[in-house]
Amino acid sequence: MGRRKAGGASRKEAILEMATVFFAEKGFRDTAIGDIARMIGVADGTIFYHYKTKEDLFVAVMENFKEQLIRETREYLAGRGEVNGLERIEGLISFYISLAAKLEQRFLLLHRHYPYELAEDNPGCRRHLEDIYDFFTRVFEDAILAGQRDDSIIEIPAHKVALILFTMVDGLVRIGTFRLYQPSALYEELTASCRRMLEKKEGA
Amino acid sequence: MGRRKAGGASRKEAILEMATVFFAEKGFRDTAIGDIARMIGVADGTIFYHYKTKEDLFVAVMENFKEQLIRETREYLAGRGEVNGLERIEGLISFYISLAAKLEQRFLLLHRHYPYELAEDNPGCRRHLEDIYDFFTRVFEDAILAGQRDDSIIEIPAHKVALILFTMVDGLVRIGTFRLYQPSALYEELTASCRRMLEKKEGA
DNA sequence: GAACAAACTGAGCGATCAGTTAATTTTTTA
DNA sequence: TAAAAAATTAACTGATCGCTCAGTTTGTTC
Repeated sequence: MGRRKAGGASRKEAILEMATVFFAEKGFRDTAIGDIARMIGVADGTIFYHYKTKEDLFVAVMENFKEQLIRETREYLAGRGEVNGLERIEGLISFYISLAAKLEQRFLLLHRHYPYELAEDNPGCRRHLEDIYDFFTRVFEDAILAGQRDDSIIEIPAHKVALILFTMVDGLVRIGTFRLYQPSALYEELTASCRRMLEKKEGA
Repeated sequence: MGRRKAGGASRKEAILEMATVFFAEKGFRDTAIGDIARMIGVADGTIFYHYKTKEDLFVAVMENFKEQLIRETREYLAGRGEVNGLERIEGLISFYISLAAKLEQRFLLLHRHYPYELAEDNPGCRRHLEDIYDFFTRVFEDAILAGQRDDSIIEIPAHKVALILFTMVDGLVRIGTFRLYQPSALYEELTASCRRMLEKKEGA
């Protein structure tokens, strides 16, 4: 059986966590397996015992991050009060921005280009990326459809507009990490813009 | 003076062009100076004669790309017909999408994360990135202000909305390169959404 | 306490690559 | 045309890094 450290976390979990930090912060190529190993006081070989290659380790990191994203979003959706579709959209945008702020470092995993390159010939990696995008697009789409049912949102192609909305908010978060401006400073105007884009006026 | 190749381009220009292709296609770290050199039939040392370091070469590539982006956009703006502000916005979105399609490979220079990391401690690189974002934001902003003067666009904070619009269209282009969907397939709905976001209704 | 399997180690191999150097060739200048 | 300057080359250096592997340690099962 595997040895357990004091904290209760297995070596394998510790490796995955530290790899997440390094891959997000420095990227795949600029992360040396030796750096990860030294940081958690483990031999290089230990990492290769648990993960066959550096690439496999990266894919495991992506899978773990995907699961975290979906879990946290599901928790938000579950704890959300009774509101109409348009308000759900506004809540989602606000939630995504705050999630990206909370997990700023880890979001680099999505905003670097490497994962998308790897996805081209690594089915596991592609799968995780598609899962993430499909999940968020569906969450936005569901809110639009609900809004069309409760008459808060106009008749538009729900899937396409969901894609546009998610792209917009994710793009804003991404460019926000470049420190060219604060994404939160645009938040007010962003929700106002989305409302104009979606809102159904009275007496339609 | 340097030897000239048949085409008339100097070695230095050839190096810059080939470096652009490699840095865009494979990224900074995964591009070996030796690859660039071999591709144009030049010794490694020749590259270091013209550009002191690999990083300097990269910054030169960014500068060159910046100039191309601004030049091509200025040409579009100059050749554009007389239209109102809202139509100018729609034209700009269409132009940006087609420019990104035409220069798909080179746009990776903007959509990779490395340049933004380098910008943190390389003033030259930061300068070029800021120039690019400032330029496009201003172009969108000018169109919004024009639209507010000719009553085609409602009263909104022009700079902030310009940032949102540019982020949205650039984000769409970026995610389009992941092959998860075709950005042109969203074009119709994108312009319709922007119109709803900006358009001033009759009789205000 | 013997036998076994899982977890772990770290030295070392082979390959890659940015940058250097010294010698050579080409071009410019006077 | 000869000296000076610029451009180019091939060979080399030193450092990095992914991965392997032969062997060791640890925990479990009879």
